[in-house]
Amino acid sequence: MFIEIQTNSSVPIYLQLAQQLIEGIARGELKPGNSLPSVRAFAADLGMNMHTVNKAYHYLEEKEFIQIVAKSGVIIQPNGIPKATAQEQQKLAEQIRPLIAEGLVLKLSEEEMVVMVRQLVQNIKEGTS
Amino acid sequence: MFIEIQTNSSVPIYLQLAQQLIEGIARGELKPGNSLPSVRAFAADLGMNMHTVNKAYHYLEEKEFIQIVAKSGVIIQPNGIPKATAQEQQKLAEQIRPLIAEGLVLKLSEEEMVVMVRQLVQNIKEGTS
DNA sequence: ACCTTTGTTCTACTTCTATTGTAACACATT
DNA sequence: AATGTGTTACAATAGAAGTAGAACAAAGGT
Repeated sequence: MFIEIQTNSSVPIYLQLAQQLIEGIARGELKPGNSLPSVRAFAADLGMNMHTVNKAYHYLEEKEFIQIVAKSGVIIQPNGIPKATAQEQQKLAEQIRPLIAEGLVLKLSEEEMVVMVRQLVQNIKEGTS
Repeated sequence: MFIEIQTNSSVPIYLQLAQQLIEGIARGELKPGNSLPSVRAFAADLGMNMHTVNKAYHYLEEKEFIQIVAKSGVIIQPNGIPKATAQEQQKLAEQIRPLIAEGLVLKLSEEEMVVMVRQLVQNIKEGTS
């Protein structure tokens, strides 16, 4: 699992880390039950503070993508991550909505945006940018 | 153009305003050349500060969706908003990407997400939630 | 039993964001 | 000339975000 952090990005470090871990899960590189590095080891590895990694972990725990076992370690949801509930899907849609609206203003057609989504799915699964 | 602001939302007021104006443009309710209220009038109307409206306007100006004519007023891009450049489309894709990745982790299929996007397009065009 | 490693917690500091407010300015429009 | 416009400046408050160091309690390995 290669992590690349852009220190000059407007996206906070902990979020970049969390998002890349999410992509790792989506890609199947991180499977249910797999353990993640300790906050200290990961932080040292990535050259960042322990709290930053910790924040990323808790972000993922809130989404129930991982389990943080106190004084033990962090693992990807061992029983597999359940399919999105209607509520989760709704929340996702709400987040995507303003971006779709912006696409419409920029005269992108529905089809073009569908293609964009399909392309993104492929890129994520392949781990390409 | 009805604006609804959720004061308890985590989305800042100025952004909510900007996003709703964007939807207004996407919906065709706000056409090229149409003028928008003055920062003072709009602020009074919406019960917010002048600077907050001003911030929303500048957010939209940065995206070149509107023109702010100093000492005169604010209008929707009079010559029409040009189609997204490759760069703009790329930027949009980058913003959508983490959300798609999250959808994948939540076991949403490519098709389900495509349906979600199509639904969003319709909702935006109809002005429904 | 001892030691290392683990996530947790507390405290702390700095920076940035968001929002509101007042006031004055320069220029269009009427 | 008066009004209305966005701009700018200065100010203040509240809160969140980001990063950081140190100590703590318990799990795990030896």
